Amino acid sequence: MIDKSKVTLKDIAKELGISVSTASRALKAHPDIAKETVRAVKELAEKYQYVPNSLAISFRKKKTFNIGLVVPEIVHHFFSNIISGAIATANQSGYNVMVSQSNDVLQDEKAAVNAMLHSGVDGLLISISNETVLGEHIQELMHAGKPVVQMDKVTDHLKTPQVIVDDFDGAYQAVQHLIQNGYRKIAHFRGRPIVKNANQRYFGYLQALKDAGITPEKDWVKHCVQINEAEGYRFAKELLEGPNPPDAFFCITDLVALGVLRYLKEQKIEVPGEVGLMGFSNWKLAEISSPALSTVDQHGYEIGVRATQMLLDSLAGASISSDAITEIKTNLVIRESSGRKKVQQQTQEALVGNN
Amino acid sequence: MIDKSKVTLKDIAKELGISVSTASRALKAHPDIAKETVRAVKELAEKYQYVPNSLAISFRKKKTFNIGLVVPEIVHHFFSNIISGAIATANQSGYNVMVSQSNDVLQDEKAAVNAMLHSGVDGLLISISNETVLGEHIQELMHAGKPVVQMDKVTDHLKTPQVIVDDFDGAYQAVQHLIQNGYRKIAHFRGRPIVKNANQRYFGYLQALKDAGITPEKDWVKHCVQINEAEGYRFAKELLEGPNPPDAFFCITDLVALGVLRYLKEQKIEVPGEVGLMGFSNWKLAEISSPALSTVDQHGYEIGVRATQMLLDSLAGASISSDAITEIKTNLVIRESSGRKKVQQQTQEALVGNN
DNA sequence: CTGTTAGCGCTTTCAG
DNA sequence: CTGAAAGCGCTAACAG
Repeated sequence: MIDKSKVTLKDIAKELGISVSTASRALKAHPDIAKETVRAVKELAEKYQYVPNSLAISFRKKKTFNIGLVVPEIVHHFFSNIISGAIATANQSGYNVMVSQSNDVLQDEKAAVNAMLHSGVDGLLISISNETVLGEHIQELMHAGKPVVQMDKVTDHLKTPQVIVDDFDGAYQAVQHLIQNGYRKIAHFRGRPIVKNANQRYFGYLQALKDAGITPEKDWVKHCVQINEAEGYRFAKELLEGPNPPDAFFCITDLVALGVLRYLKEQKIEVPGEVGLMGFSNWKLAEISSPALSTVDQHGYEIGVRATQMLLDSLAGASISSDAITEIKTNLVIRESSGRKKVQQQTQEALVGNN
Repeated sequence: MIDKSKVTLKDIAKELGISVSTASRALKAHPDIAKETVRAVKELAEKYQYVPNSLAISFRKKKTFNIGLVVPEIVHHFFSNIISGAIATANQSGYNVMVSQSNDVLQDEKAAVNAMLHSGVDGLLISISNETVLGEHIQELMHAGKPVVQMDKVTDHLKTPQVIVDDFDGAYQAVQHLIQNGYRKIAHFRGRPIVKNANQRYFGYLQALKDAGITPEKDWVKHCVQINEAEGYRFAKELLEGPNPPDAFFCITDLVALGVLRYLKEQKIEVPGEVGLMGFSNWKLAEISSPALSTVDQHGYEIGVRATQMLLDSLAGASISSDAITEIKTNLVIRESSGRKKVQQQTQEALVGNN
C-alpha cells in the first residue's frame, strides 16, 4: 500500500542529512549547489522514485500547466480537429488541456468557462457559442489575469487574439474555381446572417462574381437554417425547377452540397458536366461521395495549433497584442464535382478568355 | 489591476476581526458557527467576490476534481461521442476533463497518461491504443491510488471496470437482419484479428449464420487492414467477379460498406434488391449515402456517460468491483441498403419460412 | 461558538 | 555552498 508519490523532498533531505531547501535546489541543479550534493540527491530521488507533488507546485507557483478549451460541439469534424491540434501542441510544451463544450448554449458556455476558471487553468482557448454576445464570463477570466485566445467563432467584443479561418478567401477561391471551369450561373446556399463565418463566405462569393464581371442574382442566394442535407436538396429542387436555373452551386457546407448532389443525381443531371458543385469544410463525406465533392479545407488542426502556440507564448511572458488576428488560409480541394463544364456552343478557349 | 481572486480568507477574517478558521467554517455554514457570524462572513465574501483558491484546496485535499481521458483519436466520430458523453457527465458533478490522445502509438499513450498522472488527475478514463498490451503506465497510475475505467478498446491485463460495446450482439443482429430480409450468402469484411472488437463482430456474424442454419463460407470473409473505403471496393469487386458471389455484405465499418456500395452502383447492381449491405458504427456518412446505409449504432455518447459515472462513483468512495464489465447494447439502424431482397423463384413466404 | 496551532510540499529570500 | 525560516491559502484537530 505504499504510495510512491508519497516520497517527499523532506524525506530525502532527512535521509541525506541536508535541508529541504538544499534538496530542492539540488534537484534542479542550481549552480550554487556542490556537484557532490547534487549527485547524492538525484541518486536518492531516483532510488525512491521521487516525483514532485504537482499540486504543491501548482499551489506555490500559482500555475497549473493546464489550459482550458471550450468549443460549441466536440462531435464535429472541424472542432475535433481544432481540439486535436490544440492538445498536441499543448502537450508538447508540458501543458494539459481541459476540454468542454457549450452546445451553442450560453448558459453551458458560462458554466464551462467558470468551471475552468475555478479549477485554475492558466489560460483559455475558446470558440464561442452562437448565443454569446459580450462574453462577460470570458472577461471575468481575463480580469483574473488568464490569457485568452479566440478561435474560429469569435467576437470583437473580447479583446483577445483571434485565430480564424479566412472564410472570405476560401469562398472566393471556390467560386473563382467554378467560374474558371466554365460555370457562370452560380447559386450560393448560405448560412445565417448572424454568423460571421457565413457572411464572410457570402462576401467572398459576391466578390468572386464581381471580379469575373458576373452580376449576382438575388434569387440564387438561399438561406440555410438547419444547414443540413435536406435543405440542400430542397433549395436545389426549388431553383432547378424554377424559370432561371443556375449551373453551379456553392454551398456553406459539404452536407448541404450533398443534398444538392442527391437531387442532381435523382434528376440525372450530369455532375460536373451540366452542373458544378462545391462544398465547404472538407468532411470525410466529401471524399466518399460520388462524384467526389470539391470543397474547401479549413485546416482545423492548424487553427488549434496556432491558437495554442499564441496562448503558450503569452503564458511564457510574450506580450501578444490583444488584437492580433491570425487568418488561416483555406485550401481548395478539387475533386470531381467541380470539373469543367461541358461546352456547348462556345469553344473552351472562348470561355476561358472570358474570365 | 486588482485581481479579484486575490481576496483571501485571511482578508475577510481580518476585516471582521475573527480568525481564519472561523471564516472558513462560516463559509460552509458549519453548524458550530453562530448564525450572525455566518451571515457577516457570507456578506463580506459576496461583497469582495471572494472565490476560494482552488489550487490551495486541491493541495490541501489532495484532490483536483479533474479526471483524465485518453483515446486513440479525437477526430473520430465514435470517440468524439465518447468524449462528449464523458465531459457532460463529469461536468455535471463538478469535475473537469483533461483530454489527450495516443494516436494508437504506445509511446504517445504513455506520455499522455504520465502527463495526467503528474498533473494530478483524480482518476482516468481510457481507451487503449492498438499497441498497448500490458499497460504498465496505467498500472502505475492505479498504484498511485487513482481509479481507472477502460472504455471500448480494453485489455484484461488491467484490473479495472470496463465499459464496452456489445460488438458480438451488434454483429449478430445485423446479420440476422440480413437473413430475415432474404439474404443468405452473406460476406463479412472484418477487421484485424488482434483487435478484440473485430473478433467479436466476426463471432457475432458466425453465430447468426449458424443459428439460421447457414454454413459459413470461408472465402466470403475478407480481412481489412486499412479499414477504408478502397478496401471495401476492392473486396466487393473481387468477390462479385468471382465464381461464387455473395448476395449481401456485412462490413466492419460504414466506410468499408460505402466502398462496397460504390462498386455495386458502378456495376448497376440493385441495392437492396439484388444485394444487401450493412455497415457498422452509424457515421454521418451512412445517413447520407444513397441508398442510405443500414448500420449498427454503438452509442458512443452512452459509453462515455456510463464509464464516467463509474469513475465518479468510485471517486466518491463506492467500491466498484474491478472486473465489472458493462456492455452497452448497440442498436440496429435500418435504412435502405438492407431492405428485403427481391424474391425470384420462391415466394417470400417460403423464404421467411426458411429462417 | 470560536481561536490557536499545525501543517500539506514546495520555493525562495535572507543569512550565514 | 548550505541552512533556517517564512509563507502560499486553506483545513482540521484540539483546546478552550
